[in-house]
Amino acid sequence: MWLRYGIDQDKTLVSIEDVPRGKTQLRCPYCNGELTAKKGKRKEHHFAHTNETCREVSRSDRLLPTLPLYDNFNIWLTGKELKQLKDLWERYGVNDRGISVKEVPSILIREKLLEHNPYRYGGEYQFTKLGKIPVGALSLMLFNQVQEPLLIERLQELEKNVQVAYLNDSPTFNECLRDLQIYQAEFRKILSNTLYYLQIDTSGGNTIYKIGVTRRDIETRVAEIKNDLASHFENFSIKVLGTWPHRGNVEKYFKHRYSFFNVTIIGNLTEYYNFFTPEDAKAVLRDLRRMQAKGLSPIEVDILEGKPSQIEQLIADNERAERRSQAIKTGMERAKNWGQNVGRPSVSESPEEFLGKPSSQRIIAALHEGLSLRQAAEKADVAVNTVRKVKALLNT
DNA sequence: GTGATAAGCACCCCTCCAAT
DNA sequence: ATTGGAGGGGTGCTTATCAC
Repeated sequence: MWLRYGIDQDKTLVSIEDVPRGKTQLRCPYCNGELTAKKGKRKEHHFAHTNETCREVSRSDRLLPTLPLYDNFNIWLTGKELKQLKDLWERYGVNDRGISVKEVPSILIREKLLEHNPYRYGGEYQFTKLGKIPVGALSLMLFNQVQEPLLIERLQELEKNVQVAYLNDSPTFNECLRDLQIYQAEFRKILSNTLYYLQIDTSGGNTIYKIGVTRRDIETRVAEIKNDLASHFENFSIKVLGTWPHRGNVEKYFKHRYSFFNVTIIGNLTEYYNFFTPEDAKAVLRDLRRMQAKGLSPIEVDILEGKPSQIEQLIADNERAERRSQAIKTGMERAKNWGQNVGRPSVSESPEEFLGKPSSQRIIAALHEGLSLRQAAEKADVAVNTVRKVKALLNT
């Protein structure tokens, strides 16, 4: 798993997409080591440590925080299990036929990719919504339904980790906090992206389609695409078939689901699709249009605005209080060194003032009755030592 | 003005000791 | 067993200053 974020001097996360390739001024969020941006043509763009990779990033038993079902649709299956699943899909799922118990690997049930349905004809097992995702069979609308709760669930899990690590003063606190912040940044990115789908008609009578995401307005993006395509087509027109704000999460799944129709025009222009029949093209567009407009939940609004989570707010408040406390302490220390009196000034009550107090008067009365110190203290509702003090002053 | 720290002080609670 | 004396530890109020 690649590291996709570094931190700048202001301690804010910076995405690999926002820096040029080569050595950077950014630091590793986990170990503070220097980072080099690796932005080549073959591998996914990522940061590498300029020197030695730190333990937190290189640890193989630990995954960097990633959005569930965002760019890995094999879920957690091994190659063999994935093959079994695809095989079952080909033989049963495609035709919506039930799968008999003999054919069902228990791991696929445990992971909720297949489920039991006693009303089915033939076999009593069928694909779940989740199970259809690895084979790209789930509609875009249902994909959203499956992914959205998982996104929130994972966010809350990471917040919980931070909270536990913070309260226990755990050595993994920094790691947990970075995990959360990276996840928030990724979450924010998909929410702030608008999914768009374009139809491109060329003068040769060909029609191709393009899926993509942008954070800018669609006109700007279309102008840019026009520019890209100008070197490959002489005459063409672009029609925006739809835009779906806050649906950046769908882009990768779309590519996964429709990879069969994917065509590469040239070089890096890879997000284009060519359908063999008009029906195919219509089905894809229908699939997209069945997605309702994305309404943001309060949690998603907070993420989109970059608002810190409750636990981060608490940590920030505590840190601010600590800084202030230190500032006050040093200020008072400095004042003391200047000869300034710090603290309560030593002024003492005169014996007359003390004896004049109502409580002292009550004590004197009790003592005159011949009561013991404890009895007098009890009667005057004061401490034994106060009675003693009064008595001592009376005797001077 | 608010909230924090420093220091003095009164007070409380408790223990120990010795005298009664 | 009761009482007075001495003193340590802890709490909380008071009064001061400091940073923001």
